[in-house]
Amino acid sequence: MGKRTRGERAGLTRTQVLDAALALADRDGIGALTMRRLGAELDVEAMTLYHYVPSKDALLDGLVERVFTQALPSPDPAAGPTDWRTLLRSYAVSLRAALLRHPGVLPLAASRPAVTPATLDTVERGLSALTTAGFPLGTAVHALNTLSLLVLGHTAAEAARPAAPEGSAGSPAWLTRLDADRYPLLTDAARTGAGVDDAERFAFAVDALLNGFAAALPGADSS
Amino acid sequence: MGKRTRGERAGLTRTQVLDAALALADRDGIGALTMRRLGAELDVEAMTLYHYVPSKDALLDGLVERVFTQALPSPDPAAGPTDWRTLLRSYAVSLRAALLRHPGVLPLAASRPAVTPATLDTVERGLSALTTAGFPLGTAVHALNTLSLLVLGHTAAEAARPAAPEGSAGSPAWLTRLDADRYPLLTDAARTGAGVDDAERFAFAVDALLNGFAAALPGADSS
DNA sequence: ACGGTAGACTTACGGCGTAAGAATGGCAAG
DNA sequence: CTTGCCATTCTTACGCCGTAAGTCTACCGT
Repeated sequence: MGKRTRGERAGLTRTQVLDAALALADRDGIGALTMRRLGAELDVEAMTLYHYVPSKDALLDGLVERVFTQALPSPDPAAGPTDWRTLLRSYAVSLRAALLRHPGVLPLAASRPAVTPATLDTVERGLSALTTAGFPLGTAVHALNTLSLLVLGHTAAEAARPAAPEGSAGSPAWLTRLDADRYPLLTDAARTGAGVDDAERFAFAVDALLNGFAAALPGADSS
Repeated sequence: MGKRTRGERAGLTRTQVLDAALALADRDGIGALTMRRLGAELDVEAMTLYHYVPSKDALLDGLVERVFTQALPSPDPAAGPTDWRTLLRSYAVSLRAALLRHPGVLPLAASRPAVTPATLDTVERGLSALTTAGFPLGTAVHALNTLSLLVLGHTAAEAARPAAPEGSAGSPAWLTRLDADRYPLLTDAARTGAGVDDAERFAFAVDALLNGFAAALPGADSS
């Protein structure tokens, strides 16, 4: 629809291109994100997109930047000095939510630095909370880094699982037919359905890590 | 070298194909792993590979399976019941080492279930150590999962960083020119070089997680 | 001796990212 | 109004990709 006649201008912007790319990737998968298809989505030839984006790789970089940015929207300046556990947990939760909202960009985020200026505010805030609580600065950096990577890894695994309909082994099926004598605990876990809920697993993982951070505090207290 | 004359047989095997693919990906990057190039590497036409592998995607699956398999070689049957912390730490360390040895397959591993029969032994052994130590089975499953995902995320970030020679921001440079007033802690961390060593960061992350697991033990003891 | 068959080869198709250059149309200067 | 500039868009084309489909060849059990 809306095919423009020859000579009419589209008047795109880099933002519109990125938005359309993100929508396309979310709708049809990252594999369907093609310069030609994206151009069609915007009623424009593929080559036109190169006026807003130097290459497809840069476009993908823009996508992960976009997702990270909207994952960490505002530090909520009205709030006072928050407890570091609360802060880090909410950071993890909202980052996971944003990544799951755009599962297509997740594999991209795993292979890119993804340190955009927009995320610096959040990092600084996290460092502030941690150092205020008594963590040495180096430890605080480590902690934030570790938490981010755990969130990334966990979310990637979540997003990858449902997309395996006919691969080498069906996700719900491969657990049921394994040797009960050789793998008693595994079969038991499979039978009782231990650890299948993603959100619960995520909460466990984050809490475990935060507890580990608390143990690294010079003072033994964990408040 | 070794170009076969017409009609001569190559006598390949699936294993040889996977080995060559892994070597090619390690040497020239995952982007250079092409059916044609892989065929050339084996003195064979591209289509011939399809007799050993149903599709390129299956070939990639085979690659991650291969890496995981050689990452967890033998449970060392002579060893007695190992301390769970020691066991999990050595699991994390060897998994990281194997993944770093083949950085090309890492982005693939992040988007694939990667639960191959070869890894089941390791998982079962980990569950055994954890439940013996007093962890409920569900918690043990969670813990192993979390640890694996942390290793994956951490290693992916490690492998991705040096491969950013000209992206949106140079890795060593972007830290030096940020606003010192707006981001005091960040600049301080950058100046003192806090948390730059990958191995140290990894050790911190794993130890923190293990400490967190210990805190989840029903008994308060952490041995 | 010979037919079956598994493995290897050939050809071809549609799609990809993008290099190179030609067209179009709005706009400022004369 | 005319003229020329220039950002934006379109067209064409190249080399590469994964792989469907069909053909050929050499070996092996009989």
